[in-house]
Amino acid sequence: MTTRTATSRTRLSKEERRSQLLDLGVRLLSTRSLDELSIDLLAEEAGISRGLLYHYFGNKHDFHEAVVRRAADDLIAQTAPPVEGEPLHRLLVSMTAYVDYVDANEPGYRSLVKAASGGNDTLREIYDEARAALTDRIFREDAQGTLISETPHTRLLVRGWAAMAEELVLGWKADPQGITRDEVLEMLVVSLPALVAALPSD
Amino acid sequence: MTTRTATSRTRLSKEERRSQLLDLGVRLLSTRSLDELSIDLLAEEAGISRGLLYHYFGNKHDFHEAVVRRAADDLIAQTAPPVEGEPLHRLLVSMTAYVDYVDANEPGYRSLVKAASGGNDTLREIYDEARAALTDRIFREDAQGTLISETPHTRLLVRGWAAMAEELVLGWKADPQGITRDEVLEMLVVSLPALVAALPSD
DNA sequence: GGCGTTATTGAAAAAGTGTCAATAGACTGC
DNA sequence: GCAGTCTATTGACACTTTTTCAATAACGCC
Repeated sequence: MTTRTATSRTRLSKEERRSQLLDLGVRLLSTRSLDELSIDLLAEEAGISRGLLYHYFGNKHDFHEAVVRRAADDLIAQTAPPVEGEPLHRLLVSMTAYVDYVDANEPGYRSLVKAASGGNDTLREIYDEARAALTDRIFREDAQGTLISETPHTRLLVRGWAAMAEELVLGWKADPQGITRDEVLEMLVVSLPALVAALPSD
Repeated sequence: MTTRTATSRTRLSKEERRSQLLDLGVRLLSTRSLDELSIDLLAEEAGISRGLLYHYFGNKHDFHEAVVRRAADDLIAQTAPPVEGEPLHRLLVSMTAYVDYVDANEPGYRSLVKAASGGNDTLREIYDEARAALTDRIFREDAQGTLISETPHTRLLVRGWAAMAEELVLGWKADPQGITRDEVLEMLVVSLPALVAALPSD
């Protein structure tokens, strides 16, 4: 219970307050949907007046957008360090970072996925950026050559594979059924080459 | 224009009215998202008072839930006819029905997906049922045997594959990039066996 | 053609969103 | 310590949307 005394204002710096509100937003989103995340609720949970939220974020929409952006930035920051080496190994490193991030941040990540896929184009775009941080390197050239050549077909396929990865990891977290982290990782890493190899006209 | 004369009530049976409102709800979903589907709008479009909606559905949330359920039932009905024959062929028939359904109902289907993945647990559950209707038959026994044996690993994998299928078809609809319907279909049908074959411990 | 049932309405309360002038913490210099 | 300044914060108000409910009027039945 963090109920402030009825007659006292806590004055924070702009960055602190903004950060606090965004963090709280991400946290609250893991237990409810985006449109259940009302200004009223957030203000009460944060122990501030509704008016203050409008001081920091123009309106509810902007606030939602900022929350999603915060969650996406977290994901990008923690999963997209530059990787070198052989393509399949790079894929493994990427996926390891991804699985471990979801493992450690499940509620926040769920919030992000939920808000992004349920939201408007702006929200989805923000999330796509985060996904791209994970998948783009798959196409990126390096000394060893690429894992996959870039064509409309492979682009679409990799998008599909990314969606599958998301579902696999979240499904696994929700109900592991005795499957280990390493098995999930192997499923992810092995599936991409398998899909590419199965591609019809190539 | 179905504007009723200002001073006349049309009294329908409970089933008729309920059905009319749900159908209208689903239809409106093809031009707007679920959270843009206000009680006001629906009442006006249906030519009834707002109050009547609350007589049939407890509140906005319940109404939305019912609309999503109706849309999901539509999807199930149109894509899950009982199929006989060889497993791979059954898969092809299923996927064809699915792709053609999305092709013909894109906006509505998009709204359904968005509402489900962005919504609360209940909504997500409803949509999961619809997905299961598409994928469960893959495990179902028949004279020819099954395509895939049912284990925790394959269950998870098929879930992932279903997510991939959704992303592939929607991504293709959004921007075909010269890819044909049949190519998408082939990608979908070919990918499942490829994934299963690539499964590590089996 | 009157009668009871109940689908339907309309008005008013409640809840949520957005605005803004007034207030009061926290810091600065003295 | 004290006054003064800056601005984070508030609370009250206007507006929109949701929800409630007593009153009303179609329709089926006898």
